[in-house]
Amino acid sequence: MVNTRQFDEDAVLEVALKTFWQNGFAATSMIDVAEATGVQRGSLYNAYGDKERLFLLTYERYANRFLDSVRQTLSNPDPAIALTALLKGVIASLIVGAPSRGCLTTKTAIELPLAGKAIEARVKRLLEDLTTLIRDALSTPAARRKLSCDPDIAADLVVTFTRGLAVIERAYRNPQHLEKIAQQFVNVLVPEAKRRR
Amino acid sequence: MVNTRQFDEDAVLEVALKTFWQNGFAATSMIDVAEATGVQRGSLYNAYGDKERLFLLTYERYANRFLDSVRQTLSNPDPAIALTALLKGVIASLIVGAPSRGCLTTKTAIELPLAGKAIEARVKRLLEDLTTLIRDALSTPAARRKLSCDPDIAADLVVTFTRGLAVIERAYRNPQHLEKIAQQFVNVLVPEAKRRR
DNA sequence: GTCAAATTTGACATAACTGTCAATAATAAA
DNA sequence: TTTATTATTGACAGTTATGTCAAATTTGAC
Repeated sequence: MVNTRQFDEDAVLEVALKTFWQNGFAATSMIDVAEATGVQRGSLYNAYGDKERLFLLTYERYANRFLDSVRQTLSNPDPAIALTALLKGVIASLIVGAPSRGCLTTKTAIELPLAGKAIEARVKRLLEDLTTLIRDALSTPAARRKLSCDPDIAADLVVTFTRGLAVIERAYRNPQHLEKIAQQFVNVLVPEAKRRR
Repeated sequence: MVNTRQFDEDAVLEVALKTFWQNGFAATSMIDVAEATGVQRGSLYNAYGDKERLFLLTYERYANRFLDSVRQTLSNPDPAIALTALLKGVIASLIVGAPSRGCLTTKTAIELPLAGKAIEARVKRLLEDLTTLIRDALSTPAARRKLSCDPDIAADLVVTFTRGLAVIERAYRNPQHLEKIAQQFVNVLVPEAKRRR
């Protein structure tokens, strides 16, 4: 390489992620990203081709980070504890920033199919990975005994519920409300009667 | 009134609703609405002022229709039957049109707060009305006996879950998957053990 | 039929956005 | 230090959008 990039690529992708996360893919312009990062629009096009490719690059960071966080929260063998930690983590992710940014995956999913095939495939993959993580975590014999349904089913329900939380967050902007319904959801999935088995 | 509107206002609002429903508030232009309805853009501005007011007018139709449908599905005193019917109705609403349009409320909620205060308030009201309808339907003694949680809690969970369904619909576009997880959700809320009480 | 008031129409002003490109600047490697 | 290659910069073309407005048209009421 003869001349090197004059901006800190890591820092720029980080700021670009926050920008997309805040306003969503469609509502974020390259001008927004350029202003937020301090990098000229032309440089962004030179480095990343177009808005979609830049988005996919920033989403990659977001997705990996999110799944890592989920993996950690699911480490406890008790499904009630694991699911509570998972949902707390998801809610924490929904309400970061001031004003809070909500869920980038959900924002992007809702923009489908307008956002295009590549983005659609990427979002789908994240949801599938999330489902797999949860299903695996709930598939131990100890977890099965405490759940009110099969782990496969529970995983689908939890994923769907997290998407619901993301929507409710946008409408009400009330972290306590989110925490409350999340806890109640765990109580239904892991009923009191089965907790001590 | 000296000169009357030359277009069928009811038909225009109906088509405008479908247009907003398909692409969401932000991604729908007045040009889109004008082309879909066959009414000139200038006439739309003359009649409705601006895009936001036109949207709110069409959303009103959508919301009333949606809540009427929910009311009907919840009429059965058995909570498992009522909730199954409710979720089937919601899913039916998500997948109407070709290609399916998803959920206008969820699309709009996800666009908040960019869509503005008036739209935010309207969406919130629909969610509150929906919650109230479900809570009331589940608050009978017969229903309470069969539910795995309090009616208030169940209502919040169901509303959140329907929002999740709307997101999952966008990502997977698989009505059967939606039906499956919806039924499983009902099974968790109304456990087999309590069905025959 | 006339008229007053509303609607329709098409043009206009303004703004924002995406992507491209030629000219300029920068730099790793020889 | 030179050079080949890449990055940066700012202008440009093309597109799309919102909202406004004056002129033309329409029509219910008298």
